[in-house]
Amino acid sequence: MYALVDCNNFYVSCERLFNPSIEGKPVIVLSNNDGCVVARSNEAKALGIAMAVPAFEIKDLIQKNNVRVFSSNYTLYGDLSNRIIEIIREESPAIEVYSIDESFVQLEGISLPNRAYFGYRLRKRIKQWVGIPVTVGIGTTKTLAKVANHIAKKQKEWDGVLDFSNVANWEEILAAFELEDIWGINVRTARKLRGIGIQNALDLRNADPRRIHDYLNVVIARTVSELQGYPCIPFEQDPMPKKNTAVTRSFGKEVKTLSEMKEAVATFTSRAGEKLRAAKQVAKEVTVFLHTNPFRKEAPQYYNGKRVRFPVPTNDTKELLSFTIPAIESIFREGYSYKKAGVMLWGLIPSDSIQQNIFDSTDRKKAAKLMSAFDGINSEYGGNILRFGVTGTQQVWKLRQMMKSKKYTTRFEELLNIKI
DNA sequence: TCTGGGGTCCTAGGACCC
DNA sequence: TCTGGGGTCCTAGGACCC
Repeated sequence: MYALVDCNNFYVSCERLFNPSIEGKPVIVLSNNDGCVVARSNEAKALGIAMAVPAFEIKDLIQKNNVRVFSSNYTLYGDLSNRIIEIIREESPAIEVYSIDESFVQLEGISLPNRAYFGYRLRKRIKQWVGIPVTVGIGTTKTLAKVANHIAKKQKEWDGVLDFSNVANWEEILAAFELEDIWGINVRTARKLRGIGIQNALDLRNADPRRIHDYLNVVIARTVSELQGYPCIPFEQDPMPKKNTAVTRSFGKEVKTLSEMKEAVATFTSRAGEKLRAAKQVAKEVTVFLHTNPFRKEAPQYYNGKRVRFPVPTNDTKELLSFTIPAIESIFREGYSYKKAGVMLWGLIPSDSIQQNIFDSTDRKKAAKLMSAFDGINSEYGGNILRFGVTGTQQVWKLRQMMKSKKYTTRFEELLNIKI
């Protein structure tokens, strides 16, 4: 048995926590660069604001309905997420953290009447201790727990907890469940399924997995089995180490010069190195890419990337930069307005299992000590007090974040002020 | 004027091996 | 006139997730 604990409109709920005046009002949170809608309050959903629409397309709607708009504040959301995970971990036999706002719980040893109680208790505790509302869906597979969660979110009568293994009219419920709302099924796949006569979740549950495998693929075939109650998707208590990692950004202001582009790529490289070192990993290869704005059809377009293999896997920022800077120089072309660039690292392995290269003459022990001091100082003094010179001082290309709330929980200077 | 960021898994096809 | 069989590994691209 699995439970899926999912925060309700997570980013919006985080914003409301320190700003109760927006309770009951339409609220949206935008993606990086204030581009698209990534979270909506129920009131905003009711206005017809869709997920992932560009903010500029709904400007009138926002103004007319006085929708409160926020830039994303990942420092705040990440911190609140950690607090919630801590509570779930304390209360549960086993937890798999699935995303910033979702965790699966394995309900080993919790019998039927106690499963819903487990859900209500967890929900109450998270609301009381952190202040974020969550919904709990329970089922015999992760996919069914997802289904249950989805229903409990939409139908208020469940009071935020639904044990799908304990409902009599499950066939009726699945028949009313849209294909697109099933975990792992997108509009494209849903269209294909309708093409072979499968209209809803009940039809899919009743399909033959082998036939689905032949018509579509093994991923959807597994979904069918999961809907039938046969677990196919493993529960992963210990997160698998990452295989790739990336740092990419759209620019707040389009970049036209090589010197600005180098600043940006150096900044992304530096951040990528920090991520590797924090995970105690090294990378075998790097890709650097840049491109113009594909939405500006009339402007000249250019997309390019360069992939380089390191002589020895590394997580040393100085060494990473010695590859990413020449790479960006080699693909940069004058005469274009660049919208986005990034650094992607491939072939991540544990930093203590590096295959040495007999032609390598670098003093890696010394370099590692330097990076460790670098990270230590930055973590103690906050932000990026120590930086590499190539990352620049102006950074005019930086993200647009016009409506960002404060780091209420992680910076003393940004604590909430209360007037009495 | 304005359109995010960071991942995973699967499959097909090419290159190469004995 | 005639040229095998059975593998693995790698990569790019597609599809999907939050």
